[in-house]
Amino acid sequence: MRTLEHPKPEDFSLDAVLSALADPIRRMIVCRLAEGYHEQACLSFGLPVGKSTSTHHFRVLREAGIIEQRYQGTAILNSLRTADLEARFPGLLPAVLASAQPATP
Amino acid sequence: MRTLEHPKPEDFSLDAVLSALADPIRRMIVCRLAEGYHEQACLSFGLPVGKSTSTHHFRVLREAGIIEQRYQGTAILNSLRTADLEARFPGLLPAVLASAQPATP
DNA sequence: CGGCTTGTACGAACACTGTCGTACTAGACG
DNA sequence: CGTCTAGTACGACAGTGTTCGTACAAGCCG
Repeated sequence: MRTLEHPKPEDFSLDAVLSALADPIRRMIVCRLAEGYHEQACLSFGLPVGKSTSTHHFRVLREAGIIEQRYQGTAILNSLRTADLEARFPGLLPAVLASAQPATP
Repeated sequence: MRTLEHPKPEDFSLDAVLSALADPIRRMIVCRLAEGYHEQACLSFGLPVGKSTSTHHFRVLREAGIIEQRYQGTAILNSLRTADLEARFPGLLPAVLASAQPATP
């Protein structure tokens, strides 16, 4: 079984987290996960980019500590590291999420 | 008297704000302003970069709506647009500020 | 086994960003 | 008026980030 490296909460860098969240496509991923799209394969998000680019964005999020990825067969299940983020940067993720969805009908 | 353009709160973009805050030097500026260094000239921040680079960073912050700049003679007085930011992206700036100062002895 | 799905690796192209130095402008001050 | 200070404009440069296509690997399923 392949494994993926994840940073520990004490190694999170504000720089990496803010840079990661500054990209619209990555915010799209984070918003989907926050809305309950947990445990979905990367490609099932229907992102407006190619496969390689998708891989790239998910890796950036993982290496910043924002998401957790684990293999299930050939697919990868993604979830938000809500608790770890809240412990390290309190209020940051909720604020971004709240601001990122101005059009919630 | 020279004037500087500032975006209106309804024109703030989360993208621009997060990108602006993702840079360490710009976070340094924002933290100083938050600590009460209001009304200080740009160059008096003692940033570890040249004059042109300093100008660049202050402009990025202004164009994202994070700071307000107004001329006083040849100098520029800077201040945080705390209220405007709070209205548009509630909780975002406080969260970043709190996370950006882990070493407050 | 052979094919299908899901994701990765790698290289290339391209744009953007941060940085600097130099030359310049606007205002203050003598 | 001359000089000083604070900042801007511009061009250049290196580094980085996003994107893609193609080729490849790892598991599932028939």
